[in-house]
Amino acid sequence: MAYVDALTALADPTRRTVFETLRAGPRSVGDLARGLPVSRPAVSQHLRVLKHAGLVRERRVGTRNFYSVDGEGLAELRDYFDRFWEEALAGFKEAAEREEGEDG
Amino acid sequence: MAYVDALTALADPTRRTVFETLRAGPRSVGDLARGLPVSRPAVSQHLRVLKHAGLVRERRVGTRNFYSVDGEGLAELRDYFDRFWEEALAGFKEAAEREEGEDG
DNA sequence: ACGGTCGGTAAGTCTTAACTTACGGTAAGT
DNA sequence: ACTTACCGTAAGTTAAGACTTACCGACCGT
Repeated sequence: MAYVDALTALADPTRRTVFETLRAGPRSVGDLARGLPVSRPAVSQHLRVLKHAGLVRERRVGTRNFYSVDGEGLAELRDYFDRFWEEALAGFKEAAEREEGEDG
Repeated sequence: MAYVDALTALADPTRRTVFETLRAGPRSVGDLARGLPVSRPAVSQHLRVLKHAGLVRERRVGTRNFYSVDGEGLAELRDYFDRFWEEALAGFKEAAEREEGEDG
C-alpha cells in the first residue's frame, strides 16, 4: 500500500516541484530550498514525506544531504496505474456486454 | 496540467475508494454512497472533484446519475509517470557520468 | 577550540478541505 | 396532483497539514 503514501505525497504542489526537480539528478536540501518560495525547514519536511513514501533516497556527504529519485516508489505508481487501466478496461467491456444482454 | 488535478484528487482516501470502485463498471451516486462511511452529499462532492480532474464521466438515466472511469485522465497519469521514469533515468545516468568525470 | 555552514526537529499559527445538515429541483409512480 | 426517490448545492464546523521561527546537533575550516 505504498502507492497510497506516494499519491498523498504528490498532491502538494511544493512537494511535487521538489520531486520533479530531482528528475535532473541529486540535489542537496539547501540547493532545493534556494529555488523555492518556502523556507529550508519546509523543504526538509517535504523530503521526509517523500522519503516515507518511497519516492526519494538520501545520501549524506559531509554536512550536506543529497536527495535523489527512488525508482522503487516510482515503479509502484506506474504499476498501480497500469493495473488500474487494465481492470477498468475489463470493467468497461463487461458493462457493455451486460447492457447488450439487457436491451440488445 | 490536468495531471495536477488528478494527483490532488487521488490523494483523498474516500475519493480514491470511489475511483477504484468504478473500475468494475458504472455506479450511481447513491449506490456508491451505500458502500461508504460518509454521506451521499459527500460522495457527490468527491465525484465533482474527480470529474473536474478528468478521471470520471457522468451519464444521467432518469433521476439517477451513473459515474464511470474516464480513460483520458487515467491515460494522462500513466503518461506523466512514464515520462517521469524516462527523465529520471536520464538524469541518473548523467549524474553517474559526471561523478565519474570528477574523481574517476 | 572556535566560527560557519548544513540540515533535521519542535512548537505554534493559519489556511485548506472533508464532512455534516438543510434545502431545492427533477424525474418516475400512483 | 401528490408522493417518493435520486441527486446537486449552500452554509457552517472541524480536523489536517503546510508553513514559520527557534533551536540543536553534526561536520569542516582555520
